[in-house]
Amino acid sequence: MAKRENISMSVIRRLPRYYRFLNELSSSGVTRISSGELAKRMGLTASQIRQDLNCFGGFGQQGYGYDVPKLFGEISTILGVNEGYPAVMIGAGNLGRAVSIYISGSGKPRGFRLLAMFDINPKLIGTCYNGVPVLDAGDIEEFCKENSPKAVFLCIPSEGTKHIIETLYNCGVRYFWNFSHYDIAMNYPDAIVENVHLSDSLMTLCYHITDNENVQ
Amino acid sequence: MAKRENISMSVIRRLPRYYRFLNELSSSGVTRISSGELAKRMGLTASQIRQDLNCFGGFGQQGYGYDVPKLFGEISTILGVNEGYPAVMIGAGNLGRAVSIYISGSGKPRGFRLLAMFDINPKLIGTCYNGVPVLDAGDIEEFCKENSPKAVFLCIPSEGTKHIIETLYNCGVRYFWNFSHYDIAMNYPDAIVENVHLSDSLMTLCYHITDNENVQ
DNA sequence: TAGATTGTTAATCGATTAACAATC
DNA sequence: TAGATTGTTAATCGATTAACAATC
Repeated sequence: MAKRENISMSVIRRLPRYYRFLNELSSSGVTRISSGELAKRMGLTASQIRQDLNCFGGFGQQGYGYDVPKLFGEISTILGVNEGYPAVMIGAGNLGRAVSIYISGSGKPRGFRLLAMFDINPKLIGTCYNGVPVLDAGDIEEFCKENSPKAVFLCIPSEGTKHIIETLYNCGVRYFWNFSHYDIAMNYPDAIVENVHLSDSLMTLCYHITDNENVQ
Repeated sequence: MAKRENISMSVIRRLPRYYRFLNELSSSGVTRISSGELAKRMGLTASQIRQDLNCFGGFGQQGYGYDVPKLFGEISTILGVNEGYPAVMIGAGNLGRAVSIYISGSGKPRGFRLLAMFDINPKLIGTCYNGVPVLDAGDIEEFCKENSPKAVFLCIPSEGTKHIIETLYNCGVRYFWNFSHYDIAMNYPDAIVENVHLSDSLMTLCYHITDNENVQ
């Protein structure tokens, strides 16, 4: 792990995609690939791939290309996909349960180990999903102080978010995966927030339809 | 609706966010705002806001600013948020049900009208979520030929996706909201695809943790 | 060695920001 | 009118692509 200085978000956001493609290549027995061939498969330019990878180190070999399993390992390490960072989920509704499958239930490592889910619904409290217990939302603070989760996944409506984030932040949590519209980053500048705005994504699709309908 | 030519994706992706902020401002009775004030609230520059809006027309007034309800209306129209495009959901599991709430159950218009959900699970077939019936996945083709959905929301694991997309494409569907990793755009160049890669998003968060842990 | 392909520097392209004349 | 703020052009910044020397 060589250089690494001011890696741009554009590069960082491509890493999981490299990870996926290299995982597949590696699994299907490909041992070696050139930037040109990988570019063709991923729909990128060879230049971009070499630039991206060189942010983290010289993983290739001139005249040969890249060793697929080795490169896959490097990117796994860069991402920290096998670290199993302790995390908790806030909200055990449909979204929370769906998302929990992405972490615990898919069989693939995603970097996190889900310790518990929290909800206010008495019908859910005490149940289990993918081996993860659903606990009472009132016990979040106590739980966090005991278990020090590194990250929190917020799968609740925006309304309830403000207060819960305050609690979590005060317990030392600094990493948030946020499905709500509450703007964490604006209120907690030192928090690192990855937002998933499903409605924004859907409205982008809507724009394209509207745009095309009016053109022709 | 004036100009509009080659609007960049960067601008398009900011539209839903403008929509959200203007909706809130409008709801809370703000009738007028300057690009500077809006910029401050949204964490953008005034320049960018004026540039963005001017892609679609001159919605402001020199010396005054922007009329909030009017601008909100303009952006609603640009996005087509009230069009209610007919759509179907493939997959009625946790993810499909969670996402269906974003469309039908939230009370806010998202541009689409969900006609039906499809699943292969006999326990789900025949049930209803938010007033949307869950139908047998085997009937997708027939349903599409009769109801001509404009868009399809794919909330199923990657494995099953390939065949279903082929069917949908042959029924004339060209707009896809895709939660799977199957690369629709690569295989159907004239399809318009909005991808949501939840695992990529999560792994980006993971990267930040790994990065910070190693720095200090 | 000759061929291939990287790592890296330079050129291009696009997006953001700054500046300012137009004008309400 | 004077002040404010837009619409738009020009300058800057960053990201992508192209080129090529280094080297396996």
